[in-house]
Amino acid sequence: MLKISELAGRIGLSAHTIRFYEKHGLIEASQRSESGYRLYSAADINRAEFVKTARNIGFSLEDIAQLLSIRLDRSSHSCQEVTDITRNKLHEVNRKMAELKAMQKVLSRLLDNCNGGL
Amino acid sequence: MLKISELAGRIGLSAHTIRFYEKHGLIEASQRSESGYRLYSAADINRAEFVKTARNIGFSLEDIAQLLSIRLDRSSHSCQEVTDITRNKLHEVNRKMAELKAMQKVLSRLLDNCNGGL
DNA sequence: ATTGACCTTAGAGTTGACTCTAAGCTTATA
DNA sequence: TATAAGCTTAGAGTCAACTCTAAGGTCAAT
Repeated sequence: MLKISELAGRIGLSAHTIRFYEKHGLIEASQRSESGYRLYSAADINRAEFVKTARNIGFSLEDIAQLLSIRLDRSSHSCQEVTDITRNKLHEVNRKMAELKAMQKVLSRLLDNCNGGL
Repeated sequence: MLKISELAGRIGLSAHTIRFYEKHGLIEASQRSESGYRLYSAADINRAEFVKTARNIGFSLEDIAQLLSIRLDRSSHSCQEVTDITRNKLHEVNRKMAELKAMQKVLSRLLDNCNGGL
């Protein structure tokens, strides 16, 4: 079990941010020490890493909360609902992928021009 | 030449946002009508589209300003400088690409589970 | 036993990126 | 010619996502 700043160091967020995410229902410490310190399990770490990745990609906290609720509590969602939300997000991901590829091209060309230009 | 709301419609931003980007040095109208209306050329449109794509990808306005200054005014940057900045951004793009792929996998699995689970 | 590095909470403050408002000028349409 | 839709500026307001502060409790090491 990790304490908050250990988790923070591990996934590259500040302890402040982790508490902030907790307040918004994204991350939880499945245990507390006797003195009230947050203690994070392996599953908690996974979840935190998922949140970090999704944030990096550009999903909002609200988006992430929705995805987590599907991931962790599928039984309370109809299959249709899961499919709609997920397909939607998958579309966003694919669109972003295309834009990243376009940007890769632009950046590579800049780099080549310069290296070749010398 | 397009007026501001025509440009806005074309690239999917509001006229407000375009003026906001102009204030921050990202987009410019290369001409004004007699009455002072902004008029955008093909090159201006390209530039605006680049800004839009870069924003969608998640670059900050500051990042974008830097990239634009390289794209449009390479002579005032040393090749080393261009290379450093660009390689840096290319790394970011590649990292994001990897994260998007990971997310694709998670989402696809969610989707499959649900479709298969019925 | 005290120092320093950690942890707790509640809540205030900051930043980036819009988003809107007000007051007034321009242009196309009825 | 008047009415509406669209343009101008300066500046205020909003929102998401942090980021920090204060006041105090905990814990390991000197």
